[in-house]
Amino acid sequence: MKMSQLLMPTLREAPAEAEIMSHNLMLRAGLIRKLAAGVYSFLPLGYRVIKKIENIVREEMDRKGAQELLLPALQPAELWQDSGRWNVYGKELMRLKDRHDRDFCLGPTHEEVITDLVRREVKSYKQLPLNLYQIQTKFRDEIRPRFGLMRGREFIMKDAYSFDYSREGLDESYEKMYEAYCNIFKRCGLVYRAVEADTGAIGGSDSHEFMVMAETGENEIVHCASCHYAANMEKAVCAAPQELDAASQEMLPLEEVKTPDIHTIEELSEFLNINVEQTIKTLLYQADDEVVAVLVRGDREVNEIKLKNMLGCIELYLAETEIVEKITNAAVGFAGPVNLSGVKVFADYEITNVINGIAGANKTDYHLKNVNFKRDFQVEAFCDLRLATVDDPCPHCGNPVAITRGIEVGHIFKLGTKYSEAMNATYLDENGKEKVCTMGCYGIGIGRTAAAAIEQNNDDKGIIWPMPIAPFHVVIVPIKANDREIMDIADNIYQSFSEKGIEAIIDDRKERPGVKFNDADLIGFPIRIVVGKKSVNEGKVEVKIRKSGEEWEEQLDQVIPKIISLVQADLEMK
RNA sequence: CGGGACAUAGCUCAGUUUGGUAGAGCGCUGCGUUCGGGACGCAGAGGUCGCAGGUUCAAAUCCUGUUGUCCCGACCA
Repeated sequence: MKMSQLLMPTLREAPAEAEIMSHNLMLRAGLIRKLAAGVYSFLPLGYRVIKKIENIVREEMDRKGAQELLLPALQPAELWQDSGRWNVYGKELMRLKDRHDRDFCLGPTHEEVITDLVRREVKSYKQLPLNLYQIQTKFRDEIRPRFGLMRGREFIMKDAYSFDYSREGLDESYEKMYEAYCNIFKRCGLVYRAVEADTGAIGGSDSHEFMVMAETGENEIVHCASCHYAANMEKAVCAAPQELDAASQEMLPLEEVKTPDIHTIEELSEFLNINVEQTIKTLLYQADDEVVAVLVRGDREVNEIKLKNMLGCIELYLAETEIVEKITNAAVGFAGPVNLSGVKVFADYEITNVINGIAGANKTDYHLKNVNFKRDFQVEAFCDLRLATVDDPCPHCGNPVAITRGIEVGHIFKLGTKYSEAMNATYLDENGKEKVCTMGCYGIGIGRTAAAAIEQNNDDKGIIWPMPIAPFHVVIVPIKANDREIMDIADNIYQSFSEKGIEAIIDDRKERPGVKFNDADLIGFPIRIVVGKKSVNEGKVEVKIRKSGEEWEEQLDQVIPKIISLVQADLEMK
């Protein structure tokens, strides 16, 4: 490939819209361009990266026995009504009508289509297990697309669906996918971690997210340094604390204190000169049609995912001001569990151990001192309802945990029979008895993986592509594009590479060397070979490794085989 | 959907407060000199100032509406 012919519009300055490094560099290196919010074109270099990732995904999926197919992005509403999701999926679903006013949508995911296919074509246990996947563009009308390819409204995704005849079969399929995903992200040169994840509205027992470690990630991960425990913050378990010996502390009499102009827990603890741990925070939530009260210690945050799962509700949000005022008979900020009527009260485990605590008095400008569970208030249940913190012990081994951020590039689920049951995907077993398929689903964001790779591999000069997903392995830079001798040497190097399957690109543009060097660094080709006067006179070229910055001069006949084996070794990350 | 900001040349931005002939740097075209880490000179091309109304002798600038974009939050297989 000759660079002079490539559409490769690099930018000197960062576009104003790019907020994070991967977005910035993808625009600057000429990999992508924006068409609309969350909708991007892939330019030739960017698309090469996408195809590299796709091919790694294909190889690893195929290796586990999955079969590639391609399903339509345009889907009739009937299928979604069939599964019950037409009304549930909400505004995120891109809906449209055809000329006959029939409802369609653009697929955000393909459980419906694949289940429909399988229920039509699979009749016998002899056809199972089956794992089908595709790499295709998905559409989700995200409320807020952001960060370039990180969260788009149109994006490329690999989605796979497994069909088994038993729970055990699903476990096996799931395990295979788990392994495939590990191989894929490892081969992409990423530092990643598989973490336990919430299954959300989708239900099912097990779910793992594959997180690429990066500070710009949208997810928080709780992980243990001593054992293998790692979980998404949404999922991270907070173990129930040891119950204090209630007799060891004397319960003091309940007391009302005036706390005007106190709005935060910090102000309250300062005003009353007590530890934040002594305070009880009371939050009112609207859970579908019901209002519930949730108690957590003042220094804790409610984990709304846990709450949602515990309540089994579909919608959950903090109750509106008017509702809070009506229930507490007080301004917002003074809710408390004592004499709170008309709502169920759920408390985090830790509330058991708050002796003589401080809570809102359900009276504007007043709090209560010496509030104690049982004596002063009752609860519906104690549960794990709070967000984990770095101070929480690992729920598996009890050792300290750390919290870091990550980018979710893959997610695997054990679906069970949710869709196969709703859509009647059945088969006949050995005894001629009709059984429902057990499903799993497995997704990878291809574009997001590319973005995550950049987040993890860049410096002040630009991208540093891992070899397996680099748009080209080697860039050959002839220092003068109009010098015949130099160009001939560059062409010969190119030839010897392509014979060995090494992808090289020649920067034959009539630019000054500085421009070529800066573009090479910006785009992030792993290896750079400079051909100059020394190459003509002494047969030497200069080699530079982008990642390490290592740089040396060497005779052509020696350096070519060396680079070939270097590239091949880097590609062997299988 | 709530809060905030922005929209002027391909890109980054000035000009808007106080209405009066639309600017800079980079990029682009041509010629020349250069040529190992984003060169220099000369000559050019390129914008109905997001769009639609309104006020005014006169609007990039003031007013109203609208669309798009970005950030924070809520939301999210």
